[in-house]
Amino acid sequence: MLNYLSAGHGTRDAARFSAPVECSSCRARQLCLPAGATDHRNVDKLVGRRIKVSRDSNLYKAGDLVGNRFYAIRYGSFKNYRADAAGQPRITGFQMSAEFLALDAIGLQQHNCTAVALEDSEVCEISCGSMKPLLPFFHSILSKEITDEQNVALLLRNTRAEQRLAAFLLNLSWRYGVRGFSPARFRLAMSRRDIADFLGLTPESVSRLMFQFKDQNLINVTGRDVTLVDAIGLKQLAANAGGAPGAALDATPQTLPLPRGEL
Amino acid sequence: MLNYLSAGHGTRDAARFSAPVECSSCRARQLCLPAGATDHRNVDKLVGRRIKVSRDSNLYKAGDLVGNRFYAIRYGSFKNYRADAAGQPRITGFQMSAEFLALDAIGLQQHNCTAVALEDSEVCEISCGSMKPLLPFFHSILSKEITDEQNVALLLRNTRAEQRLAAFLLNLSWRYGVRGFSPARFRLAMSRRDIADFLGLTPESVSRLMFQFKDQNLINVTGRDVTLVDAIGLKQLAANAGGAPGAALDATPQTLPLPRGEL
DNA sequence: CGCCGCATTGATGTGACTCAAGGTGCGTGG
DNA sequence: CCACGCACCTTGAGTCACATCAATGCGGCG
Repeated sequence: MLNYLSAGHGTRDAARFSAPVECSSCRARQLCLPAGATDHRNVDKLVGRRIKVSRDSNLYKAGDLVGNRFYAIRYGSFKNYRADAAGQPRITGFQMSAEFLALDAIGLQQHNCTAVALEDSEVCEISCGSMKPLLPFFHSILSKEITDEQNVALLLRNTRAEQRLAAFLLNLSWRYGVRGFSPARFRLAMSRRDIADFLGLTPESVSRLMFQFKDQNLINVTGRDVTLVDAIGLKQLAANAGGAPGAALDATPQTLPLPRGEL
Repeated sequence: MLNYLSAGHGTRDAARFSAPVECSSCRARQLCLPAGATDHRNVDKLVGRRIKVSRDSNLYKAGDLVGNRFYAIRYGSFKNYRADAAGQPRITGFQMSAEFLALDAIGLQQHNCTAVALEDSEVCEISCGSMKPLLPFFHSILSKEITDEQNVALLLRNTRAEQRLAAFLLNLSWRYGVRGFSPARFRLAMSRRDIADFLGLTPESVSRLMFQFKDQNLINVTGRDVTLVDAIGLKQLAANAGGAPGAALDATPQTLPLPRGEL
């Protein structure tokens, strides 16, 4: 059980609860929910219970009842998948600490996607009701989530596989950096297959591209360990809409600050 | 001015205000904001002013100040575009009556995308503050918007151009149907180019596919007038992940009720 | 040791983009 | 009223990126 790389086949449902911790003492404090909130009285009332989710386990499955709750990740990381038009599960995104799960299910009776831990993780359960004192903040994270999803969709319209992978790596780098980890060296929590599925490519293409980037001295890779050697070069690659279709339009050139938030 | 087909080059900023109308007497009432709300006192307090937006005009542009407001479309339709990684504007979606604009900008200082009317339209301005009495509903539409964007991303991962266009047509059909228009016959509000841009294809491909569908007796097309002849066939096409990559994964087969909400 | 899943690598096919040219409908101006 | 111009749309031939198929290497686990 628990292969070196893995997550995928035979997920389990395990979920253990852990002792309550106050938000104010949480490592993810600066990035997570009430990032700007100075009123700590409200902050610590937000969180219901904490839930440990071991690697390859589901936090929730498509079809599970929602119950007006969502989750903030304390540590660890998740992949999120749901059925595509053909009924096949496809990865819709990866989430890491201080990011949220199930924001897309708030108005719903039951979840329409499944969240699987990529490593041993822990999440905080938050009831929407408890967000009342922080409504503007709550709304902004919902809104931001919409933007993030739009960014994913934009990425996928960038036909070229190169750009997708480059943007993906840059996005991860950015997110690690913000969390205090090295933005230049990190370990991928997900398999090539997961990456490929998320980017709408094949694992073979991802593999080849990784080595292409390596040959171009943009990155270093061995297995899941990635080092960004030339982030600027990567950015140029991600931006070069090379063979991408569309492109023209009205043209009100705006610059996107590049990867922001979850992918 | 105002060519037969158009929207695209030389958009304007015109915006006229019109006399207040009560939500309770609005044509879009059943689909729009407080769909289920029985308490009409709250309903009519939601809307600030109404804004007429003529064809090819912007409701807002990327960079405009937000001001804690969003919009519900009373009649007409819009396209929404923003800069991709290369700084080129790309269409992120189309919106029609009883759908919302600027939900992605709620926490922000300024808009990061531009909304252009595809035909003469009118929108209702809604301040987030006024949503207090309808918070659960408000949250559900935000949440639903996230889901819709995920659906777009899913669609775009379905590599095959056939499926993208089929799904797009079905989605439009569904949305027209829900609004009391014929789901089988409708007129596209957007150009081939807009469709192509949105779907990550080229106008040529869209054109060819339209005729391919016609040859297969799935639809009828002349210009922008579309008739769905064999919706079931189209659905099968949209679902047949034929040459799409990925596909496998853990497999917890779930069926997606197909097109729901905005694309 | 042998199995299995993941990752890599190569050979081949094809879908969709590219480039280029021609058709069509509407608006404009003579 | 007709001719022209301009988008938009269509259609065709050639090319290339990525998927597909297939085989091998590698590491962990039973």
